Amino acid sequence: MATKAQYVFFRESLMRWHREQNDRSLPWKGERNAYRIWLSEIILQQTRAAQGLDYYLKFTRTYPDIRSLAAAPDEEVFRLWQGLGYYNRCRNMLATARFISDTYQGRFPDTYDEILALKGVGPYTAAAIASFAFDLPHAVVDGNVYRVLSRFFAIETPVDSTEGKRIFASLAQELIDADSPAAYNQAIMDLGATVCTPAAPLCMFCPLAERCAAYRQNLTGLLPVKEKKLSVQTRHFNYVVMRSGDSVWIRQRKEKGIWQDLHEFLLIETPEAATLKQIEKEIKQLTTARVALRHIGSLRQRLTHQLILSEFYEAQLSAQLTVPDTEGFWVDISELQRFAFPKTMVSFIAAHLHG
DNA sequence: AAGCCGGGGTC
DNA sequence: GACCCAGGCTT
Repeated sequence: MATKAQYVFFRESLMRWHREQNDRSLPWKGERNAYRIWLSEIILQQTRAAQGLDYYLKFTRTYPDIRSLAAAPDEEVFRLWQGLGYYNRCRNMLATARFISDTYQGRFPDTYDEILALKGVGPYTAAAIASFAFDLPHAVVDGNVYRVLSRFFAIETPVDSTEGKRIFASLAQELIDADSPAAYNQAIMDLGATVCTPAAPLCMFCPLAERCAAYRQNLTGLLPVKEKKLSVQTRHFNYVVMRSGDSVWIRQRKEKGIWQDLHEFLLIETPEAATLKQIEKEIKQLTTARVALRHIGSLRQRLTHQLILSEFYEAQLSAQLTVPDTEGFWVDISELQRFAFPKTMVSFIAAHLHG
């Protein structure tokens, strides 16, 4: 059972360790500007610091304040976000930038409840902004915190259960150093990221090891507990790259689901792997024009929850035919760079479409 | 409460 | 190949 003394040990040892680390190697650490903190937190949701770093630099350079982001065209912002994934974040980020520009006259809200109400901002991000920008005593609970707390206190409640979320949020809030919320939040996440790592944690260098329940009972490999296991769905995409001279036909994915708002070529999804003949048959349903397909490549893309097997076909057309029931359009190949595509599509375009 | 949403690093 | 990442939204 956790005692008050353990809470004090945890808090004070963690803060002492953090003071001695003196780690300020990432540009958003120590940042006080709410806009830049918000931007970094959105970019870093479910994203490693190393992966988000270049995007953070691009966005802060291109949009130095929230009004400049709010004023930017959707397509330009999505193009800047291209390759980072979870594109809902980008859409919500834009909506929030415009909301703050319009409703708060560009001034970032400075209360926890107002921050939490913003689109794309949940409990974690609200606590991060509130503490880092405004010194408000709200404890962050992210993957790092689940790991550190579940191990130190040997909590076996699944972190992805409703009860687990409640327990860890409550515990984190009990532990926070209310005199230095920003430093405390930074400290616990740094510890999780550098010492209390998912696999092979560096317990020999951990300031909490001496009273860590998981370390003492050899349970670090079993904690934290997660109850949901993800299922990976296999999908078969058949892309038809319709070309006419130097132009190519693309469309924006408006339907809910993967890659919403990004662009793509004519897509025919089939329940199983399809042959060239089958795809040609599908094309015949769309147009009376004679379309000859040529297979030009394959792509295997492994995502967290889907395995996407793509086949690419090229169709050379004599005229820019219109595809019924779609909102696609023809664009010069040299202009493709203005539009955001899924990451693997960008590689494919670079390899196969040179005008 | 459960499902969905990208891309990449690590072991 | 499995797991995870400075989570949040939708249904």
